[in-house]
Amino acid sequence: MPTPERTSLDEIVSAAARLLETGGVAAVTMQAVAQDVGVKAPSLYKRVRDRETLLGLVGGAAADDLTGRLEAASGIEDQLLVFRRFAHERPEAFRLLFTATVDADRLAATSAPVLRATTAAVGEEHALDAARLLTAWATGFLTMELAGAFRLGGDLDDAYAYGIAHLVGSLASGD
Amino acid sequence: MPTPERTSLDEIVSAAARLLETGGVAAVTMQAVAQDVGVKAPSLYKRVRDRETLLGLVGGAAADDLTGRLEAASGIEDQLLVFRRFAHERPEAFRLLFTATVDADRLAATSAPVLRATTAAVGEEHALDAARLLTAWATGFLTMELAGAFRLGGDLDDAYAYGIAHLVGSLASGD
DNA sequence: GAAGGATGGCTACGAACGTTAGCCCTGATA
DNA sequence: TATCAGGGCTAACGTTCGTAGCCATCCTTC
Repeated sequence: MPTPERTSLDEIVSAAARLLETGGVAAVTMQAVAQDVGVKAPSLYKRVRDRETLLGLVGGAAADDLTGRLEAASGIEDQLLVFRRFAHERPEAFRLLFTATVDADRLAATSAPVLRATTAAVGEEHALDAARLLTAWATGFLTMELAGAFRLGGDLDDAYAYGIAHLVGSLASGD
Repeated sequence: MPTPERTSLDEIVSAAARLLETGGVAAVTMQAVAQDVGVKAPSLYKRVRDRETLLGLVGGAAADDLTGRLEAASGIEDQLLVFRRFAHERPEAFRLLFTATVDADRLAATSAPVLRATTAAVGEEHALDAARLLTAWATGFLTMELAGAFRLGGDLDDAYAYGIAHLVGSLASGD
């Protein structure tokens, strides 16, 4: 290649992810990303179509991160706890999963470990229903928790544990 | 008062809500809102601090809308169906509820009818837990549905009904 | 009926951002 | 050694949010 490359797509996505968590989605401007990787803003367009695409790539990387964590977890309860830890550690990336246009395959890969766990728990026939029940609940809980929408008191750790116990219990005993 | 008022705060919020649903949050620009109410953009700042505040007001109005619908519903299942209908009819407003900084009181009012229903169903002691379980699940389901995150097949109406049946059933029989 | 002040609307402007156009320079290749 | 592909840069445009400051109006007060 010609001119020595001063950065890479990976570096750009990493910088964007860093900016995302430190200052929210509004902080990931093309200029800020460019500066972080030691380049001027227009040069980013040699690697990324536009900002929206970049945010989608950041979301994709976050999905990969989450997938890895879920695969390392053992059992449904552990996966649900891991999911919440991910949302707490990377709240902006969590939001991005349901906001940005992230690659369908990478997002689908995230559900694989969950489906494995629910298959083991309730059998193949109801695995998808169970997985959707669990992920929908956890996603909603975390969305609301991160948005500060739980204002009626009570410990949120307990509330999450209550939900896990209730849902997993109902799966075990359920149709 | 002095110069005749050419618009009002209500009109501004309504215009913003209209723009929101037709073009997403990106479409509600100060200029577009101003044009819709027959005024120049800077005049909006006589009534609204800034765009973020305006979005918060739109979210507040959406919360009021949702509260009214929930209060008109009878029973938990009906409330959950009403919630989903709201999300389908006003998807962008639904997202705004957990995105914008909407007035705490107006958001809290939304949970009142839900708490009433869960209190009737499981008693006062577990009403809050039950309400959180239901709203978290529904919120997550709709967040994912609107984001197109359910890609593994199956009818979503059925999936939602399955979740309702499962959750309400587990509440009825549950601790 | 006339003076005055509070206030909503307007024009003009500044700062920040995303994005495109077009040039230049580098370095692998023929 | 000549070529040329390609990454980086400067310059620029259009859009957006938000502010400054002026003008016009109309209610109040004398």
